[in-house]
Amino acid sequence: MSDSAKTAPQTTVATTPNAGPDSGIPDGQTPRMLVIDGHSMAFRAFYALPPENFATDTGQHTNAVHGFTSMLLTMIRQQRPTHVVVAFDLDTPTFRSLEYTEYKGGRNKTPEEFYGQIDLIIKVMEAMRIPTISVDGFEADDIIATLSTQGEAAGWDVLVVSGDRDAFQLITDKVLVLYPKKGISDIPPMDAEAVETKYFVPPNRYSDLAALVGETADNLPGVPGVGPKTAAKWLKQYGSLDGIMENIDSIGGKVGESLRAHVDDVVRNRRLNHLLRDMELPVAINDTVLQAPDREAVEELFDALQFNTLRKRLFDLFGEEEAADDGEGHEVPAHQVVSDAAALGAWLGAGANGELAAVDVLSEKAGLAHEAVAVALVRKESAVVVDLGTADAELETALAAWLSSDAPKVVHEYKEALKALSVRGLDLGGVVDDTSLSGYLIQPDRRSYELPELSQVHLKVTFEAGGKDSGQLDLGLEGDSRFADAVQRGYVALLLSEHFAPMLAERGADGLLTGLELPLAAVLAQMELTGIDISQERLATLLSDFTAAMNAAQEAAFAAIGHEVNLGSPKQLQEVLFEELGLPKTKKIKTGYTTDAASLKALLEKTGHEFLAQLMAHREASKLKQMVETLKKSVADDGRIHTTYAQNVAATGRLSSNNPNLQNIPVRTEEGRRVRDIFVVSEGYECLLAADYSQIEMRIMAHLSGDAGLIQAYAEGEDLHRYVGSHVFGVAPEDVTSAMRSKVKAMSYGLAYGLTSFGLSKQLEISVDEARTLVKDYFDRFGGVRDYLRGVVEQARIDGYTSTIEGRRRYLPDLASTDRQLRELAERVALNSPIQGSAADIIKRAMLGVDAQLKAKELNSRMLLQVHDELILEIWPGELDAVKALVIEQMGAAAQLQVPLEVQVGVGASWNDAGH
DNA sequence: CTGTTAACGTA
DNA sequence: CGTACGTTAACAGG
Repeated sequence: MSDSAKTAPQTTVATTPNAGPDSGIPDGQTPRMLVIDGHSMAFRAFYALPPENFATDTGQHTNAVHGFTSMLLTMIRQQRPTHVVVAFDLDTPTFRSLEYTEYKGGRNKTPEEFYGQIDLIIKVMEAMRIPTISVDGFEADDIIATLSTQGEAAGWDVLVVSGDRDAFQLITDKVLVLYPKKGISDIPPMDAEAVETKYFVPPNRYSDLAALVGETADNLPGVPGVGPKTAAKWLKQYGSLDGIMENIDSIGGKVGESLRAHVDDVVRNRRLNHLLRDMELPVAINDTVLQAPDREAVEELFDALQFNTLRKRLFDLFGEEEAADDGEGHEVPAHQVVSDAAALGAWLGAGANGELAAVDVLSEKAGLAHEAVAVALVRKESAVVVDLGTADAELETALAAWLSSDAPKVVHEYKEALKALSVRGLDLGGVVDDTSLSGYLIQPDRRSYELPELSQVHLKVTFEAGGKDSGQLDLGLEGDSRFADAVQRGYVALLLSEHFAPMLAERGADGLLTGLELPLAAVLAQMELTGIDISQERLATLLSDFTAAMNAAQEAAFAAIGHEVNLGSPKQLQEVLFEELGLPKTKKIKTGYTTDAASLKALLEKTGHEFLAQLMAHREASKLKQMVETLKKSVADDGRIHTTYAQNVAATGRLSSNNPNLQNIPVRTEEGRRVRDIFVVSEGYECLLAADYSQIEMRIMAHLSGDAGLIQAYAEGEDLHRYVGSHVFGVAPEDVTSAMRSKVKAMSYGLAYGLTSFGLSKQLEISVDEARTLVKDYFDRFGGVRDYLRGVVEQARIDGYTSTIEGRRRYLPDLASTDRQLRELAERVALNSPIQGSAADIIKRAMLGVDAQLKAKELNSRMLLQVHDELILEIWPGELDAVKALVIEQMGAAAQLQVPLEVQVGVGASWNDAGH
């Protein structure tokens, strides 16, 4: 990572009158001026980089700015100009467009993502102290021509950067054109020779040639039938366009006639493509001397644009080290590998009382889990490493005591550290920050919270990841560098933690961190280590059953069409269904027509084709078989499955589960539920207990909206959907039909996801008008819900974020997007996030309560799984009643809402049996 | 070998 | 044109 060392100052000798002390022009060198066509290069950059990959949190696209800046830095590095200037067109009419209204007409509309990027480029130029010029009524090309003429007259070298071929007329011995071929990296210089090779005329005749041939980019038609070769032949014969005009009647052949017929166009073209070389410019060439950038302005602007690699490149180019975070030096402390308890004690004693230390745990794969092999303890100024492989008992005891103590610690990925230490019998206490969690709370929709990334984004400091668990072969030699990496990670975590503390406080998220997420990490670590028992026999049976069903369906499907086909390939299926069998087309997707389950079902109902029935049976069986196979592969040596929960993946605050995902085990169909039968109670335990919240999202909706009707329904313990149905349809509760109930149910849940009338009509297979009426009737009766939903989006637009009941935020910059699709998605997200996120808060709180009560009551029962609104526990013999009671109590008390939180509990020998 | 798409499982 | 996830096979590109 970068440190505080500053490089030696560069030699700075001014050779031009206006060159300031910052200019880096070596004495006696010919000045070299880079003249850039701003718009042309911005467009090149825009089309070379995908806009979706370059945007700030506020939704401003920056791909053109990024590409332009990158290209500029590359050219400064390669060409080493002493002077740089950028010319821009204005939106106002020019003398050309006034004379010929079709000038540059027919061009595509400027893409929306391009808006604002020219202004940003100009700001970047200001920060870099590079002058920009634009003149009302004139084009950048004229400015460029004037500048290059002035530069040449002063005896300078000039490099014109433009994607416009008109610039070729400027080429001389002293003036070269850098013409980008494609993208922003391939920009070969064009000299006179290159122009002659390509167009068969010298640069000073290029405009003549272009007038004859025409220029599609400028919407200037040329002489039909005349290309560069013919034009060049004539120019060679008659010397110039004027020469051609004088002899126009003696030019024979069809092209000669064509020329005479279009002579007006040619004259006009020549007048328009002639560049002005004698404009009055607001900037003299001597004012364009390249200076060191305005450091502060660059920092501020690049922060806003989130240009971190460019910032580094820029400062590297100008021979300056990047400013450290806060001006302080960032220096990873040297470390000492302690070999005895006394040395560790000395280091621990040297720390100020209550001083924060980082802990980084090095681990290696041991069986299925990771086991700690070394621990780095890092403070700002010093660090030690304890190698658990060589530590004696006394040292390990001393380390264990400190690790489990209340001494404040910061960790990156606390849960992983806990697990690795736990495997070795060590505990970790006093953790006040996990930077992977605090980073998440600050910005919950990042893709990753890896240390190098957080460092780059928040500290603007780059460091290479050492590969925490990369040391597959521990040859001893690697020890030192792995230790150094651990110390570095600890140091970065320490800096990040300091950086995050005020940000968390400002967001009111510090309580969420220390009161919820950190303690939850410890609970999750234990759940992951415990895992859930698997019945190998049932698993084997299921696998063979599903395999048989899959094969049978496949055979039958082949028989139905008379040949084989890969049923798993949507592409091949499309061919069979829509071409071979000529079935009606389904919904369009990118690659043709969908073959998803809903469409197949509709097709089957319409046509009754046997192939469809078998295909659907095959889909179901193969999906289940594949899932069972995955589960089988993830059974550990202890006969159990240990999922991993991700605490910082779902932007709403939910957990996610992977390796394997135990949050998507089937439950809706009879066959699918058989998969739940393989998850069984462990030997020595009495049963599994499944406890889930009843309609938690609707209850949260009732609470947040304060809608009197909904609250009353829940208070009276009514069937919510029946109650709502009776009011929406104006019938007595007992007269609500099941069709009415399911309509209302779909709508109630849909509202929490930002459902539109269109979507509702689709789902209920009714017309949009009917759906709209349904929504209206719903809102007429439950106005609180409508007001709440409306208010959520409005408030989020004002604040820039939504909040859950525990104050967990989600930032939604796209609410301000001009892209309707993006904006409306953000609106739906704004509707859903407080509800889904609050439900996540509640069950997390409940998990802490259940865990605490199990410990307080010294029970042996344990929590195994969480599935968003459901907890699975394993019950120790004799503890069922006690655990059932405490689970209901803790889950019910996890939040104080305006409606009761109802919990349903089931027990059984398998997960399926415990379900209800 | 990598990334993307379609499909589908859960809440 | 209803949110949040993870996993898989097939496929396309390098």
